[in-house]
Amino acid sequence: MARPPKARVPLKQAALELFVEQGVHATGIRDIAKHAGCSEAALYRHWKNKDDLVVSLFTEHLAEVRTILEDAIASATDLDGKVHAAIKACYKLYDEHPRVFRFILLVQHELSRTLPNDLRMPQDVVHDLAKDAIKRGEAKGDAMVLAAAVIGIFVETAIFVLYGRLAGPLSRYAGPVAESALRVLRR
Amino acid sequence: MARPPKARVPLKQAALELFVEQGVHATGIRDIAKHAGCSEAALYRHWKNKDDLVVSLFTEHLAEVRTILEDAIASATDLDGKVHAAIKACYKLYDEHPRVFRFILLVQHELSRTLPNDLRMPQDVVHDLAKDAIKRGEAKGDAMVLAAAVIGIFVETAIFVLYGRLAGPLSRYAGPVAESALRVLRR
Amino acid sequence: MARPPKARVPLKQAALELFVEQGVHATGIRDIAKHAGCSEAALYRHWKNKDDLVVSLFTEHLAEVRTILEDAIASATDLDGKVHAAIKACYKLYDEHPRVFRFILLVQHELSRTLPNDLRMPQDVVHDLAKDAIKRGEAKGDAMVLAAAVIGIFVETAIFVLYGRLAGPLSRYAGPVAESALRVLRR
Amino acid sequence: MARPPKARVPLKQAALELFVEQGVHATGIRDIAKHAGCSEAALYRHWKNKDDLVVSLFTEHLAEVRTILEDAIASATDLDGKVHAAIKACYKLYDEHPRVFRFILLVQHELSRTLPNDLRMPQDVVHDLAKDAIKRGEAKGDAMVLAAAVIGIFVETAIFVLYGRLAGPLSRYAGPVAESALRVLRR
DNA sequence: AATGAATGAGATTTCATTCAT
DNA sequence: AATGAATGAAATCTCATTCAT
Repeated sequence: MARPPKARVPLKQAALELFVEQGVHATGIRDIAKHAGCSEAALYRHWKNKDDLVVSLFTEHLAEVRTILEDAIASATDLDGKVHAAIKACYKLYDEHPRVFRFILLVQHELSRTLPNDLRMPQDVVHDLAKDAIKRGEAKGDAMVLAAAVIGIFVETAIFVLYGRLAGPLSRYAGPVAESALRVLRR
Repeated sequence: MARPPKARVPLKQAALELFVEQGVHATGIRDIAKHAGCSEAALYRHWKNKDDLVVSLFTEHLAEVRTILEDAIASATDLDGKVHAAIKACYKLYDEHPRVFRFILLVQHELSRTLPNDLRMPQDVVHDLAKDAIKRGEAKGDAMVLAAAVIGIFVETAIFVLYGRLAGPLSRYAGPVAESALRVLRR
Repeated sequence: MARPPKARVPLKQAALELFVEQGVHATGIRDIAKHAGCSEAALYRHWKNKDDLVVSLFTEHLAEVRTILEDAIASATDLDGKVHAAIKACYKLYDEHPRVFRFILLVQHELSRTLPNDLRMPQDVVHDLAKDAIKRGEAKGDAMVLAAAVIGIFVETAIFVLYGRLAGPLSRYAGPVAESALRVLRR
Repeated sequence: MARPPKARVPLKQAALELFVEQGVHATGIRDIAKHAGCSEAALYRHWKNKDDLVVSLFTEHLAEVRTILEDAIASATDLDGKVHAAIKACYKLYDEHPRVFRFILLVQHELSRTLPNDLRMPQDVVHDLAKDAIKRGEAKGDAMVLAAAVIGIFVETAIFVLYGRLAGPLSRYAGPVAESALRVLRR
């Protein structure tokens, strides 16, 4: 078997770290390579170019979040359980890997133009959750409007912790945030 | 007397437009100047450098939003009226000047490191609103947590419109969004 | 009679000051004008351009030094008296206007290419002094070689004070420097 | 292994040459790169920026001069021999590499603000020589004042040759200059 | 295979000078 | 008359990427 690529993981970690600390554009290939302890050219062995690295980091972490979300939702049977589980699971991820969340926040708007349209996003998962709840009579209203509200409550609370407006860890707000979300969903 | 400044306003308009269309980093001084119909060097008479322009655009527009918010809140006496007025006023601004909102969205996280700490933000206004409502018995809970939720509902709905998940204009969601916010605030 | 030009003297002072503090190239027209309290365009009313200002500052101050030197030399009759008087007068000027000396030092080599050949320099005055002393039997050797040595002793001592290797004021070294110069001149 | 650096030496040579011919500020990165036969960007792999190149050229060549001086002084036992040897060695360097000397002359005053304080300069070497001579009874006076005089005689003679006031090569003045220096040192 | 030197293209910024008011 | 806004040209520097070793 071929030897495993040695520089891939360090490069990803270094990139995430520096992107979050300095911004994507302010971080050069040189920085990343130095931080990862390898050469600049090594990056091109694993990704086509810098943009490719950024996009792939984004989609990978987004998929991770989406999966966690989907698993949490599948783990409960009623809306109440699903919402609590979903928010708890995501906030746990955030507390364990705060950089991931910050990175997604930082690049989402900039990448929104470039991303493939068929990419399933966390927003889609929440939208489906709302649709399902409405169909089952657990929620009322326009599914997309409700999804926006729920995601907004969820995300902005995380942002408040990120910027120190709320004291961390974020997990401590999982309960109240879920309750707020449910109050919006139910009628 | 010296000739009156002629390039300042066109430069600001061109910058806002291009930043929103292409992203801040993808927009060069050259683009801005060409769009504004003046030389690249003209920019440096009015702002120290590109960053300075970005920050000054951001803070100016943020102050505008904040003022609109404050005025709307002052225009009503009870929580219900304040929330409806505030959201309606901001969504109106959004529909009339969508670029302003998009620009703020685009750069907020990247600028968060650079901004002066004493800058009063819309978040502070909403926080005060929540504190006040709690004191007057119109709302219950932690003011900052509530503020996060309200802002989240408000912002994410706008983002959903921005990206076409929800059909515009945004103003049509002012009522439902206000209702959701109030449901979170009240207990 | 026309009103006297108002900005000329402040501009010269500001230029000298800034050239000495930051270097000629690091000092821009903007700096000079701001320091002088007038507009950038005002400079062009008095000098053709920046280079013209630099050269004219240099030649004016050089002529000043040359005149002081000539007067001092003319004030005494024998070599001993001339040398003592010349060094004393120049070092006094230095202590009173240290910037002038530093400015000459700073730009002399850079201007050496541009200056008119027929410009009478302090070096020429000292050369004439040496020639004269030799003719009168007060000194022996090659006049130009002696002039170089005398000027070197004089200038380097000033530089040592300028950079703090020797404690100022420079005038205190006038006697010893003159004695050293005379020891070289006489045989 | 990576390709070996190919542009470093040509860049240094080109820079020295052009700095001396046109002045440091009149010489652009573009000139240097073109002269060195490489790209402008190559310079930035070896030096942080243009200033860094200038400073590093200066300190390297200054160290070279200082070493030659120290070796020459160490090669003789009495003051007379040391002074003759030192001046002869330096003037030989000058005749063989006139650019080095001219470069040091050109930038010394402009760099004086930037240089590290602990940098041992030729002036320090001569100062030590004077101190030692005084201690051994071969010279009398203040060591620093004497050092200034000796250096002045030495440098100004070189400048006179540089500007054509004295006919070259400089080496021909080594004897007389040493004699003048010794006349100042001894009492 | 892996390095890091070299590069071309372009970015931002600075500057002395001109010019409309 | 005097200003300072505007400019064109050039300067320095950065960057992602390629390539010789």
